[in-house]
Amino acid sequence: MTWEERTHEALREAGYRVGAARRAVVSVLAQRDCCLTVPEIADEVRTQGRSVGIASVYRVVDLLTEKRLVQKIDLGDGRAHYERVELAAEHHHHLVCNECGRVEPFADESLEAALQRVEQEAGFAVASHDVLLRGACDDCR
Amino acid sequence: MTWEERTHEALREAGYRVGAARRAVVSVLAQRDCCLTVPEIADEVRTQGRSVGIASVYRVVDLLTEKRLVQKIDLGDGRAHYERVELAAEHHHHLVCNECGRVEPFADESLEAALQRVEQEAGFAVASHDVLLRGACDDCR
DNA sequence: ATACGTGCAAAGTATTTGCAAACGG
DNA sequence: CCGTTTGCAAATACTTTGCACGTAT
Repeated sequence: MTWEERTHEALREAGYRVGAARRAVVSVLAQRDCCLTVPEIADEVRTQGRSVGIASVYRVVDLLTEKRLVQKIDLGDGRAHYERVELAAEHHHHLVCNECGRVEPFADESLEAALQRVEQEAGFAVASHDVLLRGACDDCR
Repeated sequence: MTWEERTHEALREAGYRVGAARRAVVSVLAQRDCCLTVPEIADEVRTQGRSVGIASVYRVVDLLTEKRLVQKIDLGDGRAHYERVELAAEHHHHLVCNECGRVEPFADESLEAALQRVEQEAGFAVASHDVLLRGACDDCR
């Protein structure tokens, strides 16, 4: 089952209808797995010949984030980015190039282990974590 | 030497003048070491009886960030936060409460070690990193 | 004196909200 | 049908920019 199918199903099961905006946004997120901003998603929908109100895109990504079908990612540029969550996918973080803005995902077991340790010792009940590495990518270095 | 003194000196040495806006913003950042947003800094300046244009505050924090006298911090709420950088201070990260927004700093050696390892293996020339833990604080849990 | 610094106002961008019309099941 | 979803427009918030005036050195 694809992420798109799983998403439609999850929404229906939760009692949500799958209207034009939800279908269009889910379709775009299914095709592009990199970090997409809301304006980017709306543009992409329109590029595909469909139309959508920007407010609806905000509402859809909020809903999908709440249902843990997509993940909200903050790259420190003042815009929220979203990417779909694959069931089997490994947990990952991001490298951002300060020069060209290029974004690359990475995953590291020992980092996750260290984070888990910190989270247990923290006074907070930690629910999630984000790690962002910034620097210069191959091309810009 | 206090951070405020060091900052004035660093600016002068770099050929910058210390005018009203820079003095006021530096003074506020010197007093409050938590994460301050630009609007918060401007309000605080005004609370102290001085006045400052919001645009100047943006320009000052940008300059201070560039000179590494303050650190820009992204807490994922769509606003940039700034805090002063103490020479002797340990490198730290933040815990954010999803309920009340409370922010607490934390530091962990083994986490830093794990990060350092990842940064060396990364394809990027990593210059800095950010870690954000989210969850529920004592009060909200 | 004069180049740099500052404040104001306007513009730009991301995001949220109210509401009436459209529509999915 | 009928409550949910959607699009539009307006509102909000943060940030940036242009420009004329003020000021630190």
